[in-house]
Amino acid sequence: MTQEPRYRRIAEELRHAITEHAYGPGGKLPSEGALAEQYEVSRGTIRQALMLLRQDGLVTSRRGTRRVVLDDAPVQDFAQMQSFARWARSIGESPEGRVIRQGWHLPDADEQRHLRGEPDARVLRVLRLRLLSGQPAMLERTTYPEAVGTIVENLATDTVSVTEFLERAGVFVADAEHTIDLARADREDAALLGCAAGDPLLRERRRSTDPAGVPLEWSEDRYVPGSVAFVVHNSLASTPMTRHHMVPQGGSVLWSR
Amino acid sequence: MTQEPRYRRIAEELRHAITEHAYGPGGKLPSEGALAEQYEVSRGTIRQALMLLRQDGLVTSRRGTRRVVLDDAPVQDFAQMQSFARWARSIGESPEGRVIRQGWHLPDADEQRHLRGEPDARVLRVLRLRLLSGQPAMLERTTYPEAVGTIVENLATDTVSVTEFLERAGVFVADAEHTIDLARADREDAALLGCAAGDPLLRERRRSTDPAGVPLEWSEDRYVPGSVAFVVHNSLASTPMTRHHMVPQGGSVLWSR
DNA sequence: AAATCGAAGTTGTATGGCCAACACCTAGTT
DNA sequence: AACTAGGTGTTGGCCATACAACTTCGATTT
Repeated sequence: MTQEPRYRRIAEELRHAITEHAYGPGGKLPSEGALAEQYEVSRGTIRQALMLLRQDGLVTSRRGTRRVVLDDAPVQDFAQMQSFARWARSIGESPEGRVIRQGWHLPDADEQRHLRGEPDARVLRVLRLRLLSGQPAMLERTTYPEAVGTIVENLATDTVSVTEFLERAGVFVADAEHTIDLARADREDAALLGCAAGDPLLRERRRSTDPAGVPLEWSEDRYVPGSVAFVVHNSLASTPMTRHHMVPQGGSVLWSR
Repeated sequence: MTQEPRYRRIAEELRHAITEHAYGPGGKLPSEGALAEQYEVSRGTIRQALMLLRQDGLVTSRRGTRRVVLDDAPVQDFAQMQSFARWARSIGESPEGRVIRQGWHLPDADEQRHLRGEPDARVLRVLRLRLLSGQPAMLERTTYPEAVGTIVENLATDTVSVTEFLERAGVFVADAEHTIDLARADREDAALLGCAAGDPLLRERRRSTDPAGVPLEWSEDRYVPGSVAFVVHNSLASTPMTRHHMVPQGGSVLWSR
């Protein structure tokens, strides 16, 4: 009943120790060999654990020197990035959301390309409004391929987390590509988000696939500016992505957690 | 004189084979064992190579099945993401840029926090305008700590790539954190970018550190909307980030490369 | 005082092996 | 026809070892 592999649990312990400032910041981690002895595992397992921390931007790694603890990095795992609800809860918000409209359609060219569907396969389009602290924060236009749509369509309209529901149904997101740019609010955006038509919005387009590479959703999200920023951390080895909450305060901008 | 480790060179070969559609998309890669035989290395080395491809979103990996080739992913390495000039060249543009203003200052609170500097250490502030196809595309306000600033300050004002120069000087970026959100053009932005004051711009704030975790730069870049979008690919394993060029065309938007 | 050399410590690369977990197909059973 | 059980192929997790490449620091030499 161990479930989680050893190297992940070790990474978790080390991450905790680091965020509790047991070493740094700027401090040096024990050597791989020392950690291996301490945890009674081989050096390879320790290296796997440290690889995870390096990917999260928590520690450096250079040949010849011990690893150095970096300044507190925004640590959020993939699951949190993938799910708006999960992310919101992690920053202490109680997310809300409701379906504005949904229905089956024939896919347009965009949807066919991103969902790799046959032209005659139906897709489910869902328009969902997301709130933070009761305020409209994001509008989500998602298209699901038929297989996923049949699961999603019967959800209650105020379901907070579609992702978590899909996971319980055995649908797991393994891979996603996000494109971030700027868009202008159309009349519908304006009405639902409480801004004016033509106002600039932060747009995130997302395509998610399952572990086998099969497309699971194609979505265009529009965020009210000032409510959210995207944070990407990349090292030579790799890069987790996070969504950050902004708290306007007296003209300047602070970051929560 | 081999220089590059074996697993990297194998990854490079496999990447080539994949983008040449030797297997997919949707096709299955040979098994780790088969590849190990083919390249005459151990399975572990093959696994390291495949790890790189997985991180770039080129292939999946699931216990029990062979790896599957995903649809063409935007492949750009960290070096390209880090350098505007390098990125621009990779999409076939000839980047230009020039320094508008630069000078030594005492760091403000923000700069002290991000550059971890002592309050009395000087910092070099540089305002640089970047062009794509001769058009203003981005305005870059960068602050360098003293050590880096002394190298940068003597550059010709029309140097295309500061990053590449720094690399030749032995300064390497190993780690960066990007925050992407929306900003409004102030009067200076408007004058230099050729837009109106108050116009929305895509903002990227970036903090880069060297392999030891020492801050190398703190920058705020403002992009003219429609010229650039940010692409982040994340899998359960990790996430490279890329910058994408947008080509407006007849009201809709297409993607180059 | 400055430069050179060398030893110790540390991470990176690579090998080889073993078993567990999982996907997939087949043959057999119900 | 549907379901079950098992076998095979494949990737994930973990171990033990060896050497290479690099950093750091102290001692020696210049």
